[in-house]
Amino acid sequence: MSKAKTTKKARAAQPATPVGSHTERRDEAEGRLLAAATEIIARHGVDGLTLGQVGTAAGYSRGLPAHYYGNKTGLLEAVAWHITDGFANRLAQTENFKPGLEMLLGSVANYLAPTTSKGPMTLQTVIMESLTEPALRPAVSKVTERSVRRLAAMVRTAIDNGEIRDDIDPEKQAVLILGTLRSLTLLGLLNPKDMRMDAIRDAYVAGLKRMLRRKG
Amino acid sequence: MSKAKTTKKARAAQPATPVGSHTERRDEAEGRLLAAATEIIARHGVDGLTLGQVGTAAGYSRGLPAHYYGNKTGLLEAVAWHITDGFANRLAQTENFKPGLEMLLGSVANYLAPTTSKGPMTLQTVIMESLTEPALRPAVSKVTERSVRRLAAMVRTAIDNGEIRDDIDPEKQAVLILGTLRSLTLLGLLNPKDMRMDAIRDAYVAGLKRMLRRKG
Amino acid sequence: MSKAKTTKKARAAQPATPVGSHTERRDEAEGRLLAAATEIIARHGVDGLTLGQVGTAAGYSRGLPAHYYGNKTGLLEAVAWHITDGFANRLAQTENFKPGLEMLLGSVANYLAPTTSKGPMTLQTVIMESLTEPALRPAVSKVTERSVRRLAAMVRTAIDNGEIRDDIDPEKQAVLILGTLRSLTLLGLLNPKDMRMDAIRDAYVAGLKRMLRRKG
Amino acid sequence: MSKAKTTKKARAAQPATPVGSHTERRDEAEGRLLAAATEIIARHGVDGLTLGQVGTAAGYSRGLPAHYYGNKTGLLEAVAWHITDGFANRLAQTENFKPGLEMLLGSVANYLAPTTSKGPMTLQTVIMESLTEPALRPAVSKVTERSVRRLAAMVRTAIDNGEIRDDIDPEKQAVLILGTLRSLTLLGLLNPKDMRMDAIRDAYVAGLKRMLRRKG
DNA sequence: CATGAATGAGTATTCATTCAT
DNA sequence: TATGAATGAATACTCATTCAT
Repeated sequence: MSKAKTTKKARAAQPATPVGSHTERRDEAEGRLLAAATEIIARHGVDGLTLGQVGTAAGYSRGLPAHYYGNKTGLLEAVAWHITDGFANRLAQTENFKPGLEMLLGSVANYLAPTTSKGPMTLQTVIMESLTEPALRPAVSKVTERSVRRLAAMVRTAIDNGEIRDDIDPEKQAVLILGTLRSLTLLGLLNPKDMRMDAIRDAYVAGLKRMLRRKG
Repeated sequence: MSKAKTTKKARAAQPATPVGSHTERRDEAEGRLLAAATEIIARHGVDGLTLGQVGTAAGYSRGLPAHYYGNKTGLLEAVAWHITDGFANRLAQTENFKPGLEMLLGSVANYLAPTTSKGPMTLQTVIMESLTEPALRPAVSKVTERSVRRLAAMVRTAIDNGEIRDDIDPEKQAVLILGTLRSLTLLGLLNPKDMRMDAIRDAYVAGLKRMLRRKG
Repeated sequence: MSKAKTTKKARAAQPATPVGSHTERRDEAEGRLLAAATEIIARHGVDGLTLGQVGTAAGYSRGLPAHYYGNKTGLLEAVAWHITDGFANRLAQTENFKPGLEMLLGSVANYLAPTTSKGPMTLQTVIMESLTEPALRPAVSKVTERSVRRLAAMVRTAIDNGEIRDDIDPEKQAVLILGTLRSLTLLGLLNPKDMRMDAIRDAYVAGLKRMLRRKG
Repeated sequence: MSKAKTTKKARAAQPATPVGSHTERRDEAEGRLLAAATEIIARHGVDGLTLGQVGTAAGYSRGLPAHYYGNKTGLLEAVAWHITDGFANRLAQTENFKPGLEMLLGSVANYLAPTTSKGPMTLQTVIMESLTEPALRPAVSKVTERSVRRLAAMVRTAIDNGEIRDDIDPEKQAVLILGTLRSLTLLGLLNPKDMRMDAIRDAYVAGLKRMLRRKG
């Protein structure tokens, strides 16, 4: 697929005037490349991604991505790690929240808030690709684990704070929350008009709160 | 991707001894073809699917899929509709449950029960593909809508039965449930060992019950 | 290597107007393709051979060789077999000789006679390539074995005829003869002017005769 | 070919701690580079050799070979001359033999003795490559001429000694002998198990002796 | 002297697609 | 109706080569 589609013209970015030491240039180039790849994957999917396209879109030559990452899988791995690492993980934007339940609910709301970042979409796509490309598994697993761990910690704090029921398993709950967040993101991408995602988001937060609530 | 992977041997099925009228043969062939395609997509993804492979795996010639469906997108559309129509939607296996909350929770448990069917996997894959292939949208949307409608009906019945809170919006709740079900399926496919999906499933059902519970 | 050399223009043969049944067309095409490949290998070596070039030179599309033989190694194997099988093995052109010593010496002289056939050169080249490409080994081994067997039979007949010494091991002698024939062919290709190959050929035949001669 | 083969890891040698004057370091580096190239050609063929690999295997940077030799052909030329010059030609290991027939037969036996040196293999490969790469011709010709000259001298001495027939042409005979030696080496590399090369070697030496023998 | 960043040309390979049988 | 021959476009990947540090 995606082969016979449109002629990809991959509008080149600024031609990246070479400056700085070898290391600087390398870092600069990697950053641009990964950003371009993230963008393209979000728009055209993994199979709609072309190594040449990535290089061109980043303002470099067609051959550079292969030169750096060896092959397409290598690039995808790098993208996955990049999203995990450098990319401002939305669950991490929690500076303004009080640790515990507030931070948990705030993070969830944040995650579901509309955004222009291509990260979530790309992540979804790479996750799906990992089903068929075993080499991507480690990177993908790590992203998931990290997110689960982060959410679980919030749940645990909320329990410790006495804000939510204490018969909840933080890890399992974190998995459920992450799963829901991801699938809602996907639904939002699929069906932008018919479903009002904001209403659904509110319903989710409300339900979550209710479910976590202490008995009394 | 998925191109340079394994030597595709597409073990041919029984060579399809021609019997019956033209129409019968055609139907028989279409059925085989679509089943083969479903299987292959589940294993290798949409891009790992080749027309020739589908024909061979179904016990026919390399050229038959193109002959029937014109092109690859045509085949994929057919697959999507096939899944929508014939695929034993697990949410539909509700014969044994009492309408209302019991049926809702039973359906959820059913959906999450381990299965060997390739349907869920293929469905996930086709859904993702529809992000980049507009032609698949209608079929994909229909599956989602149908599932949401079915779940919403159960929620509504449960409300009418007085089994759950009445301040719940059946539609939104249905979307949330479906999303969670799908994402848990995906997690199960991704991470078969580390997470005990059965425990998570139980946690989900328990939490769902709690969230829906009437106040008093 | 051979990459940066000359722009390969692979002058296309007659564009192969499609006629005949599927089988006929296929056979015709295979024949043309293998002939073209043989020619090209002789001239540019295995690495100077391009799949596209072969297709074009044979009067077909660039993609046909890969379509038939899967990959370059597959094509080379086919070439090796083709040379062995169909290609008029020069050792076999023995119709006019009396079985035994005469046929042996005649075959040797034949083999060393100047020729326009690209077979010997191509064979040498493919043999060398097999050192690095294990997949070619079986085909290459078979060619050698067949030639050795044929020569050994002649030696044996000559012994039975009482024309040559009977303490000669036919197999080993055949290996030696074949080796010398091949290396003289190679030398002839390498050094066309300085060494008078015809004189060397005569010297070889004379020496061989002397070595085989019965004591008395 | 040989491109898609194994992941080239080119195990780097000791990182070459810089010592000595510029000239010394240059010589040291050249020696390492050529040795590495010889090794690689023997194993992967000329086309399986990459400049980067040579540099790395020699313990230097990827770019050094190009820095020294300008381009790949330049490196190959240097390798060819290196083999010609420094490579311990097995025909030259004659210290222990009496000049004449004994030395001739001894040299032949030496040449055919099993060895672990990569020299012969590389030599064969470079000879073949010279068929398509004219720049390699001079170096290749020189090896051949030198070997022929050396063998011819031995033959001549044997004639002068009255050890062998005097109607033998030393030059032509030398060409025949060298050709046989080379082709037997090649056969040995190709077919290490099935043919007992030692027996064939003995048969060759015996036959050679018989052929050279004076009439009486 | 030596490294390594970056380019870009070249080729194998895969397949959807068309068309004759 | 069904097969399979043949095309040709598209892309991953490799590396020699150039050039700045």
